[in-house]
Amino acid sequence: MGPTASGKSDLALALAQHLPCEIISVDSAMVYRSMDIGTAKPERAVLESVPHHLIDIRDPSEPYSAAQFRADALRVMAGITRAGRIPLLAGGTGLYFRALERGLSALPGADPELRARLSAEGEAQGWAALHARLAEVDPAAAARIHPNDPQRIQRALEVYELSGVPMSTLQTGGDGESFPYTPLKLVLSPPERELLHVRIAGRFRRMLEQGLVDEVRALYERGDLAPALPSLRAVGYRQIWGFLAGEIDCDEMERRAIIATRQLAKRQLTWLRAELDARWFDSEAADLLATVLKYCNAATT
RNA sequence: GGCCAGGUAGCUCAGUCGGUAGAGCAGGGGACUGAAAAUCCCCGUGUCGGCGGUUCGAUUCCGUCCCUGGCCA
Repeated sequence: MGPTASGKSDLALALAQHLPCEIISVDSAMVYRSMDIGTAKPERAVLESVPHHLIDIRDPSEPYSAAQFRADALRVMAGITRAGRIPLLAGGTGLYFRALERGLSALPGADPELRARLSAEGEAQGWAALHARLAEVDPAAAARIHPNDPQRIQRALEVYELSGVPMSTLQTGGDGESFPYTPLKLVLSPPERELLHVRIAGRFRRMLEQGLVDEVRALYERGDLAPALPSLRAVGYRQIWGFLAGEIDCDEMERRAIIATRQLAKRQLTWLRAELDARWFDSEAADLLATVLKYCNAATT
């Protein structure tokens, strides 16, 4: 686990070359095909040299979800384990890690038509009105969800309308399904935030040099994709979409993309600090791989 | 050199009819159950350009100097 631009993918690859591991991506953006440069997806040769899973499993037009991730990850982990190998989960999506380990309540899935209707209502009436409606059918959920949080208000109303039961009574803390593994949690991060910021800016500029704008342009020109899709809300893609749409100039796009990446990294670190049983490693350490290998060996014997 | 407009938080600016000032952005902390690279919540003391003057009291009024931009020469 680690914030964006901390070097997770490289470390995971190195570990997989020294241990009998297969890599499972825990990344909500790498699941999308043809989104390669901006998601810092490993090169094709790398993907073929060491088994990688849950990368390139969706078209950008198809939303993915934490629940889908959990099901996919458990299935893949079972296969790897059956083959006598070790699943190495590598990524920075905190919700996915949590959903995998703790499970999710048995809630109805997303309903695109219902969401569209609720979004329209929220826009027309104001989200405060929908929050008030939620307070009538599910006071507990309304108390937990801030009136300014449209996404969660929408989700809570969606669950209620689909199931007829308040979301808060369905959220029992997990799905009861066990997580039949003992995870060894490693966090990779630079020691100083400032250093992470420098790496983020440098990496985004490199992505631009590698043709990220053209990658997004290809998506833009498909004609069937909308900027509200989860795939296109990803950091970098969203700002470049705005640039291609003529809303901002190139400098502003670059500025905003780097800012958005820093903010993403900050949120990721908040998730990571909550992982109390994780061991942190300095991403800048010269003997990083040896240190991590030593820790893994000691922890598993 | 002259005239004009500015110099207030890291940035862009508002404001104080004289009682030492506040927004947005950035940044920091937090939340997080089928969108999560998402969506939200909380956090604002800074010689109010420098130095003088008037005043009980000046960031605010006056003088002067410095800096930036524009126009004129």
